[in-house]
Order: sequence, then C-alpha cells, then structure tokens
Amino acid sequence: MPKNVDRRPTLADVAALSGMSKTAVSMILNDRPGSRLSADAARRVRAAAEELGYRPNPAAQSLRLGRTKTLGFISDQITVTRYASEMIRGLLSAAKEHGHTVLIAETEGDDATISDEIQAMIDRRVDGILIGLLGARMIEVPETPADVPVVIVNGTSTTGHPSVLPDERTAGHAMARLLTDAGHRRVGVIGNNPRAVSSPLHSVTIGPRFDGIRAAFAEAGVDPFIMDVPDWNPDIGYTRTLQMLDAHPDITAILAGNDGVAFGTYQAIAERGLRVPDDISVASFDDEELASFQRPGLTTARLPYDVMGRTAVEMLLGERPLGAVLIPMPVIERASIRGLDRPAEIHSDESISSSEA
Amino acid sequence: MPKNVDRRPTLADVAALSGMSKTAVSMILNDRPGSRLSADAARRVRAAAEELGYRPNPAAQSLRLGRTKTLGFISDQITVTRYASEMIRGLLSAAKEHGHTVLIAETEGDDATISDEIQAMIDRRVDGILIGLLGARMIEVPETPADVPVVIVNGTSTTGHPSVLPDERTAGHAMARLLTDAGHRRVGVIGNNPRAVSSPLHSVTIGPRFDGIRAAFAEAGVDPFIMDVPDWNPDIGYTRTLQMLDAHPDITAILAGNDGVAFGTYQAIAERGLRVPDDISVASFDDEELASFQRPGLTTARLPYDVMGRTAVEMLLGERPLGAVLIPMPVIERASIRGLDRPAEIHSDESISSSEA
DNA sequence: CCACGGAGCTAAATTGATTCAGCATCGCCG
DNA sequence: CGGCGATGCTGAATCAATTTAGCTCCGTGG
Repeated sequence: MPKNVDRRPTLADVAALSGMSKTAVSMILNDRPGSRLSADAARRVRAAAEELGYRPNPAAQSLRLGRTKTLGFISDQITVTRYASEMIRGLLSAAKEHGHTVLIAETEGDDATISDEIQAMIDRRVDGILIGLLGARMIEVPETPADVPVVIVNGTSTTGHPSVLPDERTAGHAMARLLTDAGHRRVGVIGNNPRAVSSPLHSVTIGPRFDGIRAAFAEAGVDPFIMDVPDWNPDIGYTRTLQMLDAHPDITAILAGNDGVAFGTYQAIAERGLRVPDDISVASFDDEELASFQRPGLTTARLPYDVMGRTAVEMLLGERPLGAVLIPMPVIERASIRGLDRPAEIHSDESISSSEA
Repeated sequence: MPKNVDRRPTLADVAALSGMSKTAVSMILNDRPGSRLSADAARRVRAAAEELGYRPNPAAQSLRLGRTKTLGFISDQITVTRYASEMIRGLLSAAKEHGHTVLIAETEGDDATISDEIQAMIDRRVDGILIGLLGARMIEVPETPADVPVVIVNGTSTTGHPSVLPDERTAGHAMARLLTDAGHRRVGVIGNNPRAVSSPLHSVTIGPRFDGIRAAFAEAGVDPFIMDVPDWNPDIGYTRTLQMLDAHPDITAILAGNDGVAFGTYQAIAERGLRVPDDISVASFDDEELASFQRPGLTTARLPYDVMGRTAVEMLLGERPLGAVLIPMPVIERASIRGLDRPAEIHSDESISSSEA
C-alpha cells in the first residue's frame, strides 16, 4: 500500500523529489539572502515544489517562528452594524496586502467578555489585536503581553492604548461652516447629547463634534438653537424636529447629530409640508448608506471607517508609529443645503410662498 | 541570566513544576479517557498549570493533530453590506459555541479571486469553509480536498455544494397573501427582474420569490400589475412607483421587491400627497434596518441571515447533515398594511376624500 | 518462589518547517 | 605541495504539543 495517499506534500517531499536537502529547499523557497545555492538547484527545487503543488504548513511555521501572520479583530457590535462593516473592509484589505489573515470575534455588546476574547486571540498567538467599537468611547482593556500590540479603532482605552479616531472637531466645524457659508443664520441643531458628553466612557467624539460646531457658529456670529437629546435615532430626529419647527418657525437649516437623526428630520419636514432644501436645509454626520437614499441626497460628514481600519492595521504591522491618530472626515456634498445668497429675503412673509406656482 | 524570561509557559514547564512527565500532563489536561493517572497527580498537574497560567499552543496542536478548530469565511461583499453582517453574527456565535474561531476574507466582488481565497484558507488548514454571498446566486467553486467541507450561505454552486438559502417561495406567497387577506384586490408589484431570473448565475431566489407571489395572487383571484425593473434600489422604487401610480391610480397596495425599493415607494407616495397605509399599503422583503425607520414601519419578510450563518456552521461541524437547506423567512408585521374589510368602498370617488377634514 | 496482570507512569517518536553548525570540494596563492 | 577561503550543500536540533510503546512496581494466585 502506498503511504502518500492524499497527504498534502511537505517540504520533505519537495526535498526528496528535487534531490536536495530540506535545508536547501527551505532556503530557496524563502529566497533567503546569504544562502549560496546554485541557480540550477534553485530551479530544480522550484520545479519540484510546483509539480507537487507544495504549500507550506502555517502551523509548522508558526511553531518554529513564533509568528502567525494573523491579526485578531474583536468588536463590540461592528460586524452587526449597518455602516461600520466598512471598517472590516479596510482592515481586511490592508491585512491582505501584508500577507496577514484576520480572525474575528465579537463581544455582542458585553464589555466583560472582551477580556476572554483577547485571551482567546492571545492563545492563538495572533501577531496583533484590533479592538473595533461601534460607538467611539473609552473602554477598559486588560493588560496583554508586551509582544502583542493592541490598537483601538474608533475608541480609546483608560490605559492609553494606541488608537484611531475620526477627526470630529474639524468635521463639526466644517459642517457648521458649510451652513453659515451658505448664508444660514437661523439654524437648529439636533442634538447635543449631554449624557454622552458627560464621560468618555459614553463617547469620546460627540464632545469634539459639538465643540467644532459651536466654534464655527461663533466665528460666523451665529447663535444656533441647540436642542439636547438622549439618543440619536430616526424617531428622536422626527419628534425633535417637529418641536424645533414649532419653537423656531423661522429657521432655514437644521444640523442633525447623525444620519439617523437626519432621517427623522426629513420625515418631520415632509410632514409639515415643507421641502428640503427649499424651505429647510439639512446636514449631518456619518454618511451611512441611507444618506444617499434620501431625496434630495443628504450632505453629511463621512465617518471614514475603511481608512480607520486600514490605518489601525498599518500601525499594528509597524508601518506607522503606534499612537493616537485622527483621521479626517470628508464632507460629502449632496443636495440638502440651499445657498441663501440673495433669495433669503423673500422668506420674511410665508403667505406669499404661493409665488412658486 | 534566567532563561525563562517572558516566555509563555509550555507543557514542559507544567510537567517540570508538577514533577510529572509531559505525557501525564497532556493526558490529564485533556481528560483523556482510559488513562490511569492518580487523582493526586491530576490535582498537582492542574495546580501547576493554573499557577503558570498555561495555555496550549494551538500551532503545536494543529501540527500534531491536523485540525485547527478554525473555520474560514469567504464573502463577496457581505462584510461590507449594511444588512448581511447579521450572517457573521450568526456564524460567529455558532462557531464559538463549538470552540472554533473564524478567519475572514473577502473577494471584494471579484469572483475570480474566490479560488485564491479558498486556497489561502486551505493553506491555513481550516476545518471547513463558508462562502457567503451578498445576492443569492449560483457560483463556481473550485474543487477542494475531500477533508475540507465547503458550504455556501445564501447561494448555490454549479457543482452542487451544500447550501443554505432563504425559503423565498413561501415568503413570496405569504406576503402576497397578507395583502389579499387584508382585502386588497388592485395591487402593484415593483418589480420583477427578468434579467436576474433568467439565470441562476444572477439569482436563485428572485424567481421563487415571484413564483410564490404569483401563486398567492392567483389563488385569491387577484391579477396584480407586475412591473419589470432592471435592479432593486430606492431610486428605481421611486420612479417606478410614480409610473405605477399614474398607470393605475386605483391601486390600494404596492408590493415592493425589497426594502430598498420600498424606500423609494414611500418617497413617491409622499410626493403624490398620499399616505401609507391610508391610501396605499406597502409591503416588501428583507427587513433591513431601514424598514423599521420608515414611518409608518414597513411590513416585510425578513431575510434570516443570522439563522442562515448559524445553520451553515452547524452543517460544517457535523451537527446536521450536509445538504441543501431552506430557512424560513419570518414575516415582520409593522404598520404599512391597511385592512380593507369595509372601508374599501368609499374609495371609488376620490373627490370626496376631503371628508377626512 | 515465580509468573502474571494491572496500576501508574514515562521515554521517545511524530508533526512540518527553520536554522545553526559544519562538512566536502575546488581553486588559488605562496 | 600545503593551507586557506569561498562555494555548495546537509545533518540535526528546535519549536510545543500528542501518542505509541513500554517500563517499573506491587499484589496475588498457582
């Protein structure tokens, strides 16, 4: 009976077929610099490897080298989230470029299990760990062996791990500026989230986002109507926009906390028989897919999850220094903001709006 | 100089500390049946392992055992998709329950690279491979070693691999039935996709979905207005709904191809000054997150990605037979369908609709 | 008194790759 | 002609686990 049925070829098989030693084969296939093997030997070895369809066994390599060429990605809810899976795309493609694969795990929202997941990754001897968060906040990360770097994507840690965050302050400033530059001076903001801002454990980005917003309005001499909200979702966007419209019927623009809120804002505006952007301009943050579904398209500051994922991998793989990085949020201009250069005046009397007919 | 600085403890370390052999330690820690080691020895070994914080090296285990306790998940676009990341959640939790971890890779839409990704997974000696598809279609899957099972989630293969698909025919029937049961007899359907139905390489589910729809309408004696479309997205939903409303002003319900189409349908209905569900009922398929954002909430048949992912893992891990499985699509009833039991009559003359005031 | 069997344990082989140390052979220089 | 260095290659150790084969006691039955 043949002994080599269906067994995957090993280095030894290649050595035997090529008539060389395992050492030689290893050196040739790895292009080891400094090895002085003849061109002829190299040719024979490569031919043999090709013929057998030889693939190195990564388990054996890991065992010997102590590196696994594998990264661990642990998320709280990312994989489940409508928009943040872009992060996975970014990190996957960066990892692939460096010949690494990625293991995934999810805590399903329970921060306590993050410790277990990290341990599981370390048990598997990953070369580095990424922790991806759905909402950008500060979390507690257990200590890890010094040789396993950890970077947090869309968050920070209480113990100061390297991190990748969106540059929210600049984005907040840019979006408010977009509105004031378009001539809007009476604008509603829905909404600040005092609880989230109260502690980095709730959010590390909502604060900067609103700092930027406030700064830009102040620079333009605009005093916006900022409404506090307990959470950001379409339902809250809807009800608060209705309130805003009642309280300040003369506003010309609404800046929403994120695209989910803006979704509700669109609904409320339609409910009142108003039009975006003719009557009310709308802008927001995140650039979820649904921002492009809106009619007219929603102008929003994009959360660059893909770049963040990619950047984190580059940090892990030593391509850029480990540290705290801020990724710019590109402004995606669609059609939800109207310029008020001149037509702003005719807005004083609402009864003549029939002039459109 | 100490030799054991910062090195992770190995089986040999546990053996040394407990005064036993590596063999004994291995047998005890693995609860090997048939080994006749004393209770006292077991206690000492476990204590030593605990004290050192011993964790087995999976690379060494894989090398020896040929199993990696790792599953490979390859997708075309899943990880990037707003709704299908539920599949990852399902498969992750099932894998975790069986002590397996999951490697991910993505072809980024290029089917040609699927072969490379499979090879990469096989190189890593995964115990099984999942191929997840964004749109349910038939793909070509290269041959794999007999000891590595492959199952396709949300799709099928030309070579008849085990697969997990949603039960679209039943769902199509159920949704149409929901409408006819509510008394709707003039209903628009947006839209069938002839190109997609033309070949399993485009879709293996749109056909059954529409078969079910047609069957249910036929059973109820209803002859729906079915509109063909080239694709399913909000934009098409919007323009086609406008056309549908023009062509058949007397319809009382619209069944949309999926939630994206329904999004556009809502927009078009609002544009015409009509209301969901008072004037037009709407139903669709998928249950994306945005279905719950709609106002009123959209009644839709849920694509059970999480169950599909979980089921595929159970097949890979031998918990259920490898084969073709159909997963039921639950009907998610929200508020977009109006019962027409009696009030249907007053619809004949539109001019008296002012009676609502 | 010796053989035998079972209990309790261990030495060594094995898995597949990398790498250190070193062995021939050859040409060249003194 | 002897020694030296370069060239081209290989044997064996190593990584950390599992597992086969077998060793040493000890008690018991013949």
